[in-house]
Amino acid sequence: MRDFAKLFKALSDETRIRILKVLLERECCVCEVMQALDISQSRASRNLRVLEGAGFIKSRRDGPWIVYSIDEQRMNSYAAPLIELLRSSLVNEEIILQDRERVSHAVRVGPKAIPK
Amino acid sequence: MRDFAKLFKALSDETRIRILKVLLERECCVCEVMQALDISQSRASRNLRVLEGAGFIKSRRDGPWIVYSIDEQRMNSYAAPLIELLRSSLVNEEIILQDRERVSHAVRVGPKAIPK
DNA sequence: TGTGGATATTCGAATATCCGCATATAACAA
DNA sequence: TTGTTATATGCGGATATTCGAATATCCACA
Repeated sequence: MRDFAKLFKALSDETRIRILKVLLERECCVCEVMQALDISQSRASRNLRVLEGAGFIKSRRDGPWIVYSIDEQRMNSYAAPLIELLRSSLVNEEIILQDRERVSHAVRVGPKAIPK
Repeated sequence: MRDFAKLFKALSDETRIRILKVLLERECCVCEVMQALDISQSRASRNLRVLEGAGFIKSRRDGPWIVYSIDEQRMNSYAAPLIELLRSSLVNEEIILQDRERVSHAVRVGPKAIPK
């Protein structure tokens, strides 16, 4: 029950919805999420962790980066349909289109190199 | 986007999940929800309103009572799959079973008549 | 028209969430 | 080691959520 509500709590925040929509496009490190959504490093990192804690995404280290991606495997029978719903949702939402455009140009280079 | 997140926010609370599960059993007035979940009147009323605001349920007056029920009709393409997910979820959860047992004995009699 | 019952709302307190800023940690490079 | 880069996290403030208690509102019915 607690974990069940946790799924919805994770999705109740617009920033996290946007992050998931971006990760449905392709896996990203934190700095790419920053660029895609145009948000701060701590904000990106923390919201990624919430999504990971809820079971939607996983992380792996790749050199100096930590890459986050949708966790198709470990996702349980409750989380999976929610991701599928999200996949087909908000397809014409302006901000989602912007995020998608930006992530397509995002490069794997850290916060220091991103112009503030 | 805002309304989309609102759906998940409405489901991010355990009380509201329980209420929806009860309403999936049968329509209820506020006092029946109180009995089913064993919660206070203001708590029942407030959470019912949140669910109504999100678009999951509707209300109608029936004599002195206001009856809430799942709003199959007005539910949009985002809300409907969520209700379906909920319908098949938490079927063995202890508290949900208790709520279901209690709602089966709940009577349409107001807060004044419910022993505190 | 009044009255009692059912529900809604206001208030205040406790708690939770969200974020930026600054700093800590972890891996890599030289 | 030492420094650099990428990410995580502690802290504090602003805001939001949730609830019980008390009160207001609404309406059926006499």
